[in-house]
Amino acid sequence: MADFDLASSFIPALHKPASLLPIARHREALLYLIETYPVTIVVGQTGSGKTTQIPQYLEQAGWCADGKVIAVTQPRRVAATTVAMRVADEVGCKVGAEVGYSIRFEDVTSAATRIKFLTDGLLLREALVDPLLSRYSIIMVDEAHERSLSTDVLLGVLKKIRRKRPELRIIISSATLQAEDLLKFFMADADAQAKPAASDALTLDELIAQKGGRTGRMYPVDVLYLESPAEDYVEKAIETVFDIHTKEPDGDILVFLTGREEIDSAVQAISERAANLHPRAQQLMPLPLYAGLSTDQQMYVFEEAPENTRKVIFATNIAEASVTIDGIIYVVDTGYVKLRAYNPTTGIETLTATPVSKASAVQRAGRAGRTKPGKCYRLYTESSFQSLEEATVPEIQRSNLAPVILQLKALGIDNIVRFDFITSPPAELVIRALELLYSLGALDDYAKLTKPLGVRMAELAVEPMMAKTLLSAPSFGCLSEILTIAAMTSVGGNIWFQHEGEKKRMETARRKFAVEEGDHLTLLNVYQAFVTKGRKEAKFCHDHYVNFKAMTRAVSIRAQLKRYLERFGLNVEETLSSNANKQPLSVGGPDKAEQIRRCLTTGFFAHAAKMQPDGTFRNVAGGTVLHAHPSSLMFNRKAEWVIFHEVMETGEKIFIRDITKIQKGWLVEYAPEFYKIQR
DNA sequence: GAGCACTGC
Repeated sequence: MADFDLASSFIPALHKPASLLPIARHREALLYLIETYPVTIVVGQTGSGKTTQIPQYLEQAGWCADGKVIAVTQPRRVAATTVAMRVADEVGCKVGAEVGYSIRFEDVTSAATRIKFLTDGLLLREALVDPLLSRYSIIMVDEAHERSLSTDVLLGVLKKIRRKRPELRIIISSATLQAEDLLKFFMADADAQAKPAASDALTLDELIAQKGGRTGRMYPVDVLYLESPAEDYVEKAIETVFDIHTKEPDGDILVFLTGREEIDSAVQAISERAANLHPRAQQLMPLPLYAGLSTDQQMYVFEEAPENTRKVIFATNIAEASVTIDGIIYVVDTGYVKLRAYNPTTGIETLTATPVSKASAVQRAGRAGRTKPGKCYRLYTESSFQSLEEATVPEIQRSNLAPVILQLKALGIDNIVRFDFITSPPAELVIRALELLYSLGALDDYAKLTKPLGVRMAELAVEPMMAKTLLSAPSFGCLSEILTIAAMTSVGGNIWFQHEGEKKRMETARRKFAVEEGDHLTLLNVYQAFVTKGRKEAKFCHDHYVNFKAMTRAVSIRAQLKRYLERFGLNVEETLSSNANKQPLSVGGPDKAEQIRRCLTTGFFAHAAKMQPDGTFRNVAGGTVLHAHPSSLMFNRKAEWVIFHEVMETGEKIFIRDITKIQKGWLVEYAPEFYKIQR
């Protein structure tokens, strides 16, 4: 993955003799705690060495006897791979030998592996096969304070496993602000009632405080507030950047904004206004940083600025935890972040700019103190800061829970309401998810996983609606095509490349793949052209304005999904070769196209809409106005009934993406109960 | 004729 290159830029920050790391002084105490207590909570900042050192101490202390393995989970792929490389380097082995990592599509471990870094999502998958995670003597959950969906599910599952495996040791690592919740969660264990609750888990920070130690490796950061609120935080941020530039000593600036639009306009404003700086004065170099940029574009932020130039990086939340840039002395925090939330009543996701939490603001400020003492300019008042939420609402309380519940059911956890979540999801989210899973046929009348449909849906690494579509495909004779469509819709990120100022040509290129029936068949067309005419090469992508990274990922996902299906005993008859010599417009003839559209309806019937004379759509209930996203072929085409992959509300409008024409009658044909209930 | 923060299997 390209993200990988990005990560290599911040490895040097971790390179510090292991003996100098703050954690080294606590080695014996740590080993004692872990030996004595089933759960240990470690509080420490990035750079304390907890992630790299603790697994090595444990391995040396004999926790890998009898071939057992130490697992260390990370919320992100990049972290799992880079930390594994760092530790392998320290141990003096090759990655994949005693120290390895495992992430989706990449298993770099062997029979010799004793310390294994992996994403928390992947460890949950392992639990499907080995419910007690019995090959691990120790499981360390890193960055638990981030409270990602899979971290939360994993913590609940681990608490359950603990009761059946008293010898298992669990280590949770977290930032200070959230450590207490984690402590309470593991202390309030019914199983521990015989022991004094307080001894069931201990935090390291108390211990370190007693010894006068400091877990983090941070320099002090001066925090400054506005005296009165800013009207336009983007404009205020730009002004603040110029203030810093003209009044403060050398050092790069990091500005937190919410999205691409704001960032692009801020970068442009800085370029324009910087022209007024004295030609011999220090110059300003504005740089954007957000996930939608290509790897090459992202790499600029790590390069040293030219002489007599100060870098100012305008970034989304990607710079809060995922990407670390050295040399930042000044942070400008606008106090907002775009957060996703799921409305269980409408089933629509929203993406809106929201005030950050205190924990986020603290984390952002900390980005200024990695190299030397820094300053953080909060573009809000101190009293606004005081009224912020302590922590960001965990994902589990604001997500579509259908995938989570399907996964829990597959892990044998039937009573979702009584499952011990570290933070319980709202009942409405759980009910909505159960209803969807029931309507898809994954759950029966008793909310039990159906066999084989529900069980198989849980195993497929795609969301439930697409999983259902995939498993319906054999009966429509279009499994090969649906496999491709499932892979293409789950790549995440744009299939089409965004060239600066070449929109027209991109549109023309895109139209060459367009299929009358809609976006899904168009995606199928692009994929087929890529693997046949394009021979999976970058040149084809460049010529056709297609994103090579996304296409490569689609190839991997497709292969993985195909392996799952074959494991179920479903035969995937590849139809690709028969199309190889045809023009891209062919997707196997009109009959095949109809079978594909029917098949999609079996999974996406809940995502149906009807076009209005004005070109907008209404949902089936009729109350919600939906707009075709401009990236869809249906943006300016006529249709009657359609199904869509995704719906999201941004700003004033609700957009639907990946849209395909269907016939109204198919809805009732494939989801009779669902449409009975609706009326 | 307008635009999706971030992450994961």
